[in-house]
Amino acid sequence: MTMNIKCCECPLRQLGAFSKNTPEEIDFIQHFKLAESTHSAGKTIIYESKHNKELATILSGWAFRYRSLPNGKRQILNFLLPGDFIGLQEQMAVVSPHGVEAITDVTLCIFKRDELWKLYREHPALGYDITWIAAHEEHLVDENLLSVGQRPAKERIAMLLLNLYKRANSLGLVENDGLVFPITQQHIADALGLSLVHTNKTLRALQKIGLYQTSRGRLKLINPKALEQMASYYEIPLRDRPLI
Amino acid sequence: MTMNIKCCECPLRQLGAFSKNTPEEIDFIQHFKLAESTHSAGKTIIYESKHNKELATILSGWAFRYRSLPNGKRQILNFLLPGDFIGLQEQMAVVSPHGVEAITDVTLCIFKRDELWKLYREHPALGYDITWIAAHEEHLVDENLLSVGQRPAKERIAMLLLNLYKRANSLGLVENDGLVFPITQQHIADALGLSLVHTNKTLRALQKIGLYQTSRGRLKLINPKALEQMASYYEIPLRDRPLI
DNA sequence: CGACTAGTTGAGCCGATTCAACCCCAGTGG
DNA sequence: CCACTGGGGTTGAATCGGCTCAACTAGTCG
Repeated sequence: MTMNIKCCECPLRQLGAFSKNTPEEIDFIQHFKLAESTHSAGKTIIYESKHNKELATILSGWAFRYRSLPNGKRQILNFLLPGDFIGLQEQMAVVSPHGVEAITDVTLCIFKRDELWKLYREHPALGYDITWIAAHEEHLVDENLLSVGQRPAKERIAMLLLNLYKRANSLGLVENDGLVFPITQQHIADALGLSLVHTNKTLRALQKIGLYQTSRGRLKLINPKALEQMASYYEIPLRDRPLI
Repeated sequence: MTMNIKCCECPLRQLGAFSKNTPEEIDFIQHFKLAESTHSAGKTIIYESKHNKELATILSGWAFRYRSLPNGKRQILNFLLPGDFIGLQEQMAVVSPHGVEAITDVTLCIFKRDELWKLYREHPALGYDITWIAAHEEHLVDENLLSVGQRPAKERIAMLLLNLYKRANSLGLVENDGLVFPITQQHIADALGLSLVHTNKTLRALQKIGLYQTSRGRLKLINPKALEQMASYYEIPLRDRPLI
């Protein structure tokens, strides 16, 4: 449990992807921050149905939220990237309604959960931001539900690749040769409600017609336009994205 | 546009399903309320991709949120019952990311959207409540995504019937002989990512083994335990539910 | 050098889809 | 008053997308 990064020097804030806060707000967030913690790849960060009231923002790394069934099947609800907030649903339930697992090594900014109420009281604008964050995460789940419920496998996968690519891009994670892509085929299968085998075959088919390529754990979209067309991609314009 | 019901006499607040507010908060909500509006069954309340910043709570009636694809397929994201709030996602996007359609005749309490910010500033506890509401709606979508992604048709339908039944029950809509059930098989199909024909056959199969029955638009669960077992139903205990 | 993880590919099967009738009932209008 | 119409529900038949089973490869790590 260390505290290496000051909020006013937060690398995510430099990015331009997030809305600006006043110095007072940054001060408060700094005070709100309890510590940093790291979780290594593959480890569970929050357990399903366990008492857990952790509040945190992902500072670096990839993770996902999931729910699982007694028979072992698991649904990935959405992927979590830097800047994503963890712990809102935990606030409104007695136990955590979902699990969170690290894909890569993950660094979290942990907040003082007892002071969430103070945040709403003293900085209503930040309270508003937290609502924004909750509504935005719901939007991501909505999008995925639309895919899983109504799109065939090819389109689901095209959609997922596009969404992850665009999110990573807005965080400056995309370079010329694509981005570091730590998602396994099993993750994709679990997120899209497909079997691993079918996910593999569909991915290969998309690769074969030259829509994307992977090498050494990097993903590059060769023909994003074709992917967008395949998935009937439609980007919903959002307002300024807050960061807590 | 009338204003028949005072917030302090709101029939939903009498129910015991919602947390109590202070008199000052009720006063504010009363002031926050602009009017009531009614939408008749089958009409669109909010159009997809249209500019719309309406804030409202459902006072009576059933509705649903949905997204649709260019090919005409439609995914119902979640059903909306009295007490559910409409308009949070609209706040964080430029256009509405989803549509809302009335199933029965619906009465809404419309709020002054320009005063949402005032709500956060003057009544941070209500701001906190709105976050709760957003997180809770996300929870509903999570649950449905788990079903659509991982459960076979029979279990999906069992789950949906249980969830709607329990929600209606907490709102006092269930009587001895069941509840008024305005959902068509097409709604169920669209919510669960199933075809209409398969939904019908699965529904009939569940009815045949005596899990539920319908007559004159009323639904009665004959054997809720068996439904729960079939769906691996697990109720996540929630904290006090707010009402704006 | 096993042992384990991630990915790949073929074969056969099954749950869910599409197509196509058909029924019932509540409006509606001549 | 009754024929017509349209929405919701029901059912069988044929098809197919995606599933399971199974076997195999390549890379990595203690």
